[in-house]
Parts: sequence; C-alpha cells; structure tokens
Amino acid sequence: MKIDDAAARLEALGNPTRLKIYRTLVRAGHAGLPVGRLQERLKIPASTLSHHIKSLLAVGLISQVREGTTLLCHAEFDTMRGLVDFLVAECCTEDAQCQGARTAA
Amino acid sequence: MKIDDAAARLEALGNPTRLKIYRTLVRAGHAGLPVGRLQERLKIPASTLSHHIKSLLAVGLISQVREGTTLLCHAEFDTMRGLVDFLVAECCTEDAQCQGARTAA
DNA sequence: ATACTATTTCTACAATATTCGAAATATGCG
DNA sequence: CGCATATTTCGAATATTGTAGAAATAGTAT
Repeated sequence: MKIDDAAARLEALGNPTRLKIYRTLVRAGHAGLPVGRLQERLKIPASTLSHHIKSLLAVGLISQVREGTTLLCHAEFDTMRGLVDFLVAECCTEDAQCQGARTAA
Repeated sequence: MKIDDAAARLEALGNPTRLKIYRTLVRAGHAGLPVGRLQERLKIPASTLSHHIKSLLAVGLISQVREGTTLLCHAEFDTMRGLVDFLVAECCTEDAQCQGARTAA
C-alpha cells in the first residue's frame, strides 16, 4: 500500500462519526447493513451519514450493493487487513537490536 | 481503547506528512531519532515539523526524551499495538457465520 | 556573558472538513 | 402513472487543519 493511500484511509477512520459508522459495519460482518439501519442506530441526519459513507467508499474501506430500494454497506476486510499490515510493517528496520515490536503483526 | 482516542490517533496518522514522520520513527525503532535528523531526512520546515510532532505526542503515538541539546523522538509501539488491536477487535460480532476476517488480528 | 545550535511558539492565511436542511433522484408497488 | 420509501446531492454556515516565516526559548560550551 502506498503511503498516501494509507494516510487517506487513516484519515477516513480518524473522524469519530466515521469511525463509529465503520465499526458498526465491521461488527455487522459480511452480512452488511443498509444505510437506513445505520441511520437508526447512530442517529445521524441522513445527509451527514451519506456524506461520511461516501468518504469511506472513496478510500475502499467499505463497499455498497443495492438490494432493491436499500443500499447494503459492507466493511471491506481486505482493505483493513492491508492497512493494519502497513502500520506494523517495516518496524525497526533500521534498529539492529530490535527484538519484539514486530510481533504486533 | 475508547473510540474517541482511537479516532484521534487515526486522525493523527491520517495526514501524509505526519504519517511519514511516524513511519520514519517506526523504522528507527527503539533507538529513536532527533527532531533535527527528521528534518534533514524529510525536508520539512522546522516549524511545520514541530507542529506535527506535537500532534503525534498529544495522542501518545510518539514520545520525546531530551538528550543534551537535541530531542530524541521514539515511536510508542504499545500505542500502535493498541490501535491495531482496536481496529481488528469486534470483527463480525453480529455475524453468526463469520469465519475468518478475525485472523487479521 | 556571549555565541552557537536545536527546537518551539507566535502569527497569519489559505484550504479543507463537518454539519445538516431542503430539494432532487432512484426503486418498487399498485 | 402516481405514490411511498430510501438515499443522495446541493448549498451554505461554521470550524478546523496544514503550512511556514519570524521571533523566542533552551541547552551547552567558551
């Protein structure tokens, strides 16, 4: 993952409202959750919610599938995994006597 | 980790300049790196660098120790680990047939 | 004290983000 | 078609962030 992509994803997760949206979707797992259900649970005005969802979509952290009249949102677990890998990668590569921080991976 | 703390840390890492600073420190490992060395490597004006370092300090992602006339910066690996754990935690807790995304942890 | 290096604080400005109501669009149904 | 529901786009106000030059502070040595 390029550093600018990683930064964009981290920034997307760095807003409390968006992080709550994302976490709710992560908890929902592969089943996903419609936008409307997210709105009920999080009590966010529809336009605000839509705006944040768009940000998460733009960086590939979530995806959407239309299911009739509703839009199902899913967390993109591969993207999350890639981001986590990026964070723990290259740990201590310049530190000869580094022993264990890399176990975070 | 509370969600607002996680968001604050993710936001701190969500700026490309700050992420570069952080990664450089992660690579430097436990040995750390003085502010001045960071400035040389990243070619960032001192005031801008100082500003970003303060952000990373504020959320506990890095720490500083004075070493004579220079300030040594270190990545706080425990904080990073906590953040990574937060990201992969509670994956699919509402999805009965979730099978593997949690292996990201 | 003076000088020198390292780093931060001050200050200001442009750019971007967040929020949300109102209006617009999309889908499905009778 | 016409209506109901789901969701997005528009528009605009307000707040926050990123950037960096100039000035200030901190530490060390002479």
